[in-house]
Amino acid sequence: MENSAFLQYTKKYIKLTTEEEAILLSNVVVRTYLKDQYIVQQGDICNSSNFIISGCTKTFYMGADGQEHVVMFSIEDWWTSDLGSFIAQKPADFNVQCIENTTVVQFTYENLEKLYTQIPKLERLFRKIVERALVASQKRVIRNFSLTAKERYAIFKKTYPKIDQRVPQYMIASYLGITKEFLSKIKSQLINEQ
Amino acid sequence: MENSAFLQYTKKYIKLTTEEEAILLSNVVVRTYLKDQYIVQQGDICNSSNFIISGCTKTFYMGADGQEHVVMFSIEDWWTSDLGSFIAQKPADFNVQCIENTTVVQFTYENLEKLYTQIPKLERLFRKIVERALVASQKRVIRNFSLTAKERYAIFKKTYPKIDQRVPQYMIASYLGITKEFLSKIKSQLINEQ
DNA sequence: TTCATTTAATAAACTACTTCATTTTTCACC
DNA sequence: GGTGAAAAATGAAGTAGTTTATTAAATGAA
Repeated sequence: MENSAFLQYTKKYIKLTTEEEAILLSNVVVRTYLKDQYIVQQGDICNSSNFIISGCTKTFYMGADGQEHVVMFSIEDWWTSDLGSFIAQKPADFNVQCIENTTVVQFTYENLEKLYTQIPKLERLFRKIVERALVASQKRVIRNFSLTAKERYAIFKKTYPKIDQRVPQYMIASYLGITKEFLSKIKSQLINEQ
Repeated sequence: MENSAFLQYTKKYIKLTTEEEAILLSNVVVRTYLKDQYIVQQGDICNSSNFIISGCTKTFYMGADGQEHVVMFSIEDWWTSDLGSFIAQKPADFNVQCIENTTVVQFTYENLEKLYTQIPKLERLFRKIVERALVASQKRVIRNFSLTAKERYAIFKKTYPKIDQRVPQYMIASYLGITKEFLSKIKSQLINEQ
């Protein structure tokens, strides 16, 4: 069952009874998006929080300069959404687009709010998830300040050993905050150093 | 009472009964640190989450280069801690140091864990707080990528209209991810432009 | 297979920002 | 009010990363 990866994941944080699991699952949808489809579109109110079962998405936004800025990639066992839009129910700043066919466990805003009251333990689950995400985001801020692009690229490859082959290079450059040309230069430097 | 600012703050997110408020307050300490004292020290296990009643702190870490990197400033009505250290109870990456005499409402890890079970509503409170912090952190990542130092400085001044006069300029430069010399240059540019 | 389109590589000129060295200002403390 | 130390300003030279332009390689549809 496609849901099982998700239930497995929740067990890392909280214990649910069989009944609670049933309630939880009856309030989510398993949904598959095709490559290039959008889960969230900039300007729309983001109505879903998505746990990825399989596939890969990129979260990006259009800068004032008309440039696409990749904020994050999400793969199996990660979450994706425009959290700012989702929690405040305001227009999204970001787009979430699939770069592979992608299957998600999807929570709508209404269902999740309802679930919080039906299963208060879920507050804990999501608190912990968000805490971890915050720590990761803070680390990213720091890395961007104190490391060179070359060092950040090395960390990126360690952190996402597989994404590298799944995602075009110009998107990785955007995620790293550099131009595709400069990433290309870094790669050739790394090859020459060996 | 010093606690009142804190109770006021909680009301923005959850409603507590008088009894719950009492339990909450009996599990926190109001504590005052002097200017230059540390609330958290790099390498120690961060044992507190702190709500600031008055004063100002900086969160920073020492880079491999021996340079001090300011991660954030915290003022009245904000939180400060090393969240990564606090939630995992692992050695802290960051220092939190007071740059003014600072009074905080302090939660220890043990008390907060206990409180979560006694007053499950608090899960919701902290979930929401962390959600907002995550959104802010994500925005910061983006700004660092898509804006120049001059633009970031302008936003900084809007976001923290008062901090500017409370915090030395070299710390602001560090927060912005630039050198103090370059911030100085930006300021003189801004003056000449008018 | 071929053609068109997207992606990646390379290189030269340019810019935002750093580094280092010096001078000036601010401010705490006697 | 004067002194010394820390903070801010200024300027010249250097570097990480960008921009623009061109070519090469990979991908995918017909």
